[in-house]
Amino acid sequence: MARQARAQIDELRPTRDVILDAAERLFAERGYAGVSMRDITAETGLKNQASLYHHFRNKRALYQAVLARGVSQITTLMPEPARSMEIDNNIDRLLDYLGQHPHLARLIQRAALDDSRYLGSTVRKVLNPIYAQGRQALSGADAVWERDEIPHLAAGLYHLIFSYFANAELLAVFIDDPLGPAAVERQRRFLKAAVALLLGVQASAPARQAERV
Amino acid sequence: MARQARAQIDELRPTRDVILDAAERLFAERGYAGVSMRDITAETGLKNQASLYHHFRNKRALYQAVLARGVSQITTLMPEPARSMEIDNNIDRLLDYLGQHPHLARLIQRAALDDSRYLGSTVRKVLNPIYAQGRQALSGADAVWERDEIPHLAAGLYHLIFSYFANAELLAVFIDDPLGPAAVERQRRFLKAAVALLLGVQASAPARQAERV
Amino acid sequence: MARQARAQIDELRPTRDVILDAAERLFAERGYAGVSMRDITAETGLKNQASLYHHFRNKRALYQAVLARGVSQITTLMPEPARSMEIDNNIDRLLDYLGQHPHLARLIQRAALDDSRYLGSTVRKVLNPIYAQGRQALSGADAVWERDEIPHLAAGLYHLIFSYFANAELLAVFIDDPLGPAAVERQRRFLKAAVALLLGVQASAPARQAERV
Amino acid sequence: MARQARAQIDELRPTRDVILDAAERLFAERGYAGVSMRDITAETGLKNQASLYHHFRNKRALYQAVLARGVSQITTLMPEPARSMEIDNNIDRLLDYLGQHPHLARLIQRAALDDSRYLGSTVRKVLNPIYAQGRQALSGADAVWERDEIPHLAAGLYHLIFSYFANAELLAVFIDDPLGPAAVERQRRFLKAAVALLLGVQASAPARQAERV
DNA sequence: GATGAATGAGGATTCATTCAT
DNA sequence: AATGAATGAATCCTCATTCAT
Repeated sequence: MARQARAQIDELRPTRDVILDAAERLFAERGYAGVSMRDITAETGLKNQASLYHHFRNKRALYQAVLARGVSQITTLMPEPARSMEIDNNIDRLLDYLGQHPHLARLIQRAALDDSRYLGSTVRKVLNPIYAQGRQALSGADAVWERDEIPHLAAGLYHLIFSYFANAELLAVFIDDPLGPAAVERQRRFLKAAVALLLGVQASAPARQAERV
Repeated sequence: MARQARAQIDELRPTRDVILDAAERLFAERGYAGVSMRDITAETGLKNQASLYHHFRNKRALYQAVLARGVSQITTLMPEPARSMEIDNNIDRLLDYLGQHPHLARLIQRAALDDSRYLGSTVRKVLNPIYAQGRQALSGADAVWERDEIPHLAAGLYHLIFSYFANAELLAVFIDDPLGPAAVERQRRFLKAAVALLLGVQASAPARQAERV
Repeated sequence: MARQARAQIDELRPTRDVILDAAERLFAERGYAGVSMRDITAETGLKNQASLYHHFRNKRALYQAVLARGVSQITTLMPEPARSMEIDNNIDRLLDYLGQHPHLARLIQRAALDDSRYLGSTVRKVLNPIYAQGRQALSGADAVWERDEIPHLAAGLYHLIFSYFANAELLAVFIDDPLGPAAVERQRRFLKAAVALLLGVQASAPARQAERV
Repeated sequence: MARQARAQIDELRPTRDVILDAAERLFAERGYAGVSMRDITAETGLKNQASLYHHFRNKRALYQAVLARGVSQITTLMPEPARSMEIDNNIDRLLDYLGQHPHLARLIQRAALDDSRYLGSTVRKVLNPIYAQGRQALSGADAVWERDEIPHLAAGLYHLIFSYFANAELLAVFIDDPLGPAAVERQRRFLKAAVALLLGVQASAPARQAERV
């Protein structure tokens, strides 16, 4: 993942946003407990941790703000009902975005793991929209799946999409440069085909056969 | 998820294993940085943190031991090449195990996220077998997929299987009691069907149609 | 103790006085070190600590202003030489005032404790008048006491009067509602009798005997 | 007040006691909020604040331990019922002790001020014995006082005795070296006479008259 | 093999204060 | 006159680790 330039305070961006950016990167990389307010301060370019507290009541509040922003960015990418015609569009949009912001996938996957038992259900509140939207989008998939399987399908698709980016670093073991354009393109191809198969959209299969020839 | 009894030192198990058990639970729940040696000491029933150092050189070493043990438990569950006949067996074995040790899925997903940049490639070393085995198992799936898509497929299947358990708590939002027997059974049904679709195993589809009637 | 309404900035009182009021209450309750500028800001109704510095150079200066004002209120209550006739008047005036401003007694007792070693002799300077006035008032008590005992007597009377109010909360253990009218009246009776005994004013004793009948 | 030598860790005293001693001195001098764990560490001779937490759960717990110890030292000095014959003994014992440990008087007076509203009623619990014992000791004083005045008398005597030492530094303004032997002796004389007057013990008055001649 | 004690470094958070607006 | 923002230093407390017993 390309190391983004350290956010500079002297830019014209509001300090609050600079903090959010820095915190987002760090929380995504090391998780809530793995990041100290000192780390965030340094990454921000601010000179003193006290400044953070001027903008966020405490570490938890900062984390939640980061999460809320990150999640809202994601949810706006998947607003449309998944009519077969538009599914590919949704996937395209998601992949485009996650390909460029892979740390967001990490951030969210971490949040999902930390939920409830550890960080309290505030995380759940903020992650709900993502799952919920996916589930709703699949409400018409009962050609292939039984009604009570739909939620499992929704979860599955969600994981299929996000985990690739969240675990990209690790996948480098057998996928060359997983976040590079070639690999992302391959993942896009794979994903579209996989979704088509899972949703029983016949049109795709022949298309793929054609492609292969 | 059934709350396992806190590991007691006074049991007959070797202290080293008691520590590993306690640490595994905690690391799975809160991640490496979210767990302190004191936490582990308490969960273990030992009275002093110094005791831990008698069995493990330091926190990192303990973590790696936990990880290695957890991963080896998983890898022994997926040893067989995925000939169509045996895929269902592999899935069954995995689901049976993960359904009873869902924190293992969390532990491993956390380790994947923490890799490289944060915890050093030791994690990678220990997680490699899981991905690798999956990839090899799919070496025959080129009826549906191009060769360069196979690794993406392997990763996808892996995520499909593990993420359900890793994120079970969160899924409770729209899946009732995700770790209860009913939900796990549904997930099993879904997974087998999904895998069949993805691997192009026609046999399954009719079977499902039959089931539905 | 009647909970005074929180000082509001939007009143017509000069901000400086509003700050002094708020600070007085807080310093009395928690002592110099136990109160932060932020606390005072909040109690005042101001929105930013910086505002305080517009009216007082720093925390110390604010504290001293509070103290000076509080002490001057007290000293004006005890100006008259303690001729036997007027002692009761002095006590009455003091008790009336302290009964309604018990936190002043606390403020001053705290200041006395914090003196010199901790907060510098500024406190001493401001508290001197109180002791001094008392001592002078007793210059005629040499019917009962030797000359070198007079200062001890002065200190004793002073403590007798102030400590009741300063420690009122604690006295609630065996005095019912120590700041309520009934208890204050009893304290008044007790004090007058005690002072009469200590100053050797015979007149009072019979008076008390009469009262008791 | 004679500056006691800084407690040294390398003495044979248990560390816990060394900490209590250091904390007692500091809390007495500057109050709960005015003392930092760092201060206490330094005064103790320990090299690191973390060591304090090995012996006391937190600052509050340390403070309460200090208080409990200090109060118990005081209460063992005033155990006997105040029969006229023995009052002087009680006073003597108290004065002897407080004369040598004047900071104990400060510590307790501070605790009384900080009670309830600020530090929680734990302080009250620990201070209760002092007041209570005094009150009980006076149960026979109804020759001079009405029954409902006895508690006020008890409080008064208590304040009379303790405040002298608590405020000794300040009294230096008009009492020369208030903690020196001469002044303490004068205070003893004064106190005994005052108590005799307040308790209506006639024997003392003539004795004093004789003394004066 | 287990524990009590100690410690340097670092954790989050608050302190009093200043400056520009 | 009031405020938002920033900051150095300090707050309490916990971290992982070591050593002697």
